[in-house]
Amino acid sequence: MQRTTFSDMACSIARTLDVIGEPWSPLILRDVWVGMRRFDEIQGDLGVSRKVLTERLNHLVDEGVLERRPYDNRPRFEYHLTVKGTELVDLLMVMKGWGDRWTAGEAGPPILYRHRACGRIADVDLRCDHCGEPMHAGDVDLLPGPGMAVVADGAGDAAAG
Amino acid sequence: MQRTTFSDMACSIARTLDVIGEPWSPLILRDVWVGMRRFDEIQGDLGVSRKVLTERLNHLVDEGVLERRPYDNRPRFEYHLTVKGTELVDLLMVMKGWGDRWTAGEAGPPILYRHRACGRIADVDLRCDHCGEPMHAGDVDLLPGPGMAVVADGAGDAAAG
DNA sequence: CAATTGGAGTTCCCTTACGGAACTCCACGT
DNA sequence: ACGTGGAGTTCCGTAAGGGAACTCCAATTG
Repeated sequence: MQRTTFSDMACSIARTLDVIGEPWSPLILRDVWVGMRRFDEIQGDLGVSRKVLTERLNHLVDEGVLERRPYDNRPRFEYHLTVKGTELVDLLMVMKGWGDRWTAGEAGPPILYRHRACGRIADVDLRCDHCGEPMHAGDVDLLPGPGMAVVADGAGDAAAG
Repeated sequence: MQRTTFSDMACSIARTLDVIGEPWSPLILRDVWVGMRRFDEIQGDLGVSRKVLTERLNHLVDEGVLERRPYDNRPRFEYHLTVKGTELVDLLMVMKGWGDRWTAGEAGPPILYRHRACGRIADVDLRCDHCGEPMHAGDVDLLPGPGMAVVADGAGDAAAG
């Protein structure tokens, strides 16, 4: 679809979207996270076309989010999360929380998280990594950071992340 | 591109993606969040085609993420975040954090958050909403929830969020 | 040893979605 | 009466997605 690339924007949100923003990518990440590691397994689970799955997996491997690992001494491969990819799962957990609150309806959440540290059914909450207090949309001011100027060339792309 | 809808999957991640998963939608949300409220303003900032911007704004309004508000006693409209939309910004904040860590490079973050409660430059951290301890990809077990069975019809779509 | 199986993609065709530029509509302002 | 500016619409060409069939290749199976 002749998609515009976001990678030249001075915005970490846009750059993150360049990594996992394409259709199906977050769901592929989810599948790998929960233990589906093989092409046909993921394809069957999601129903995504094989062509697109190939493209997405390659992209995620190129970006260092997934690692392609041979198994079985045959041309067989499994996909595993890298550290970079594992940190992306934070995003999925927040999506899960929002989706539970706003789209699950009467039926309730399809999936529950049990926090191993405390043993309870729980969801993630966003907190300030300095003071530990809640930190959401209305709790922050945005300031230009060091990476702001570098890409700023007047071309119509603002940054807020 | 004949995109498959995710809304019938028993997965809150998939459902969330049906709301803001389309190309440009997260960046539109970001723009509205930081105070860009008008069509031409957002269009100019992102460089998205007017057609797509129209579609996305309508979709976000339909989903209750944005509110379309007339101003100036003329056919002029502004877009504002609803509560539902404001909570989606959590997602953007997590994206910003990941993008800063993994894509910003030498230059550093283009944007910084100052947490109003403590006055410090900070980022969000994911914590358990019960015990307050860190809660990331490896810290949880997944259990089926009440909303799991409802949509389960054997069609190849698993759920993990 | 030939045939089959099964994972992991490729290839091909068709449809849909995106980009970009031009065009429309309409309530002012001058 | 004419021009302006915001907010879309329309149109066309290109590229991305869906789906099914096809390929490749190392084991098994017969």
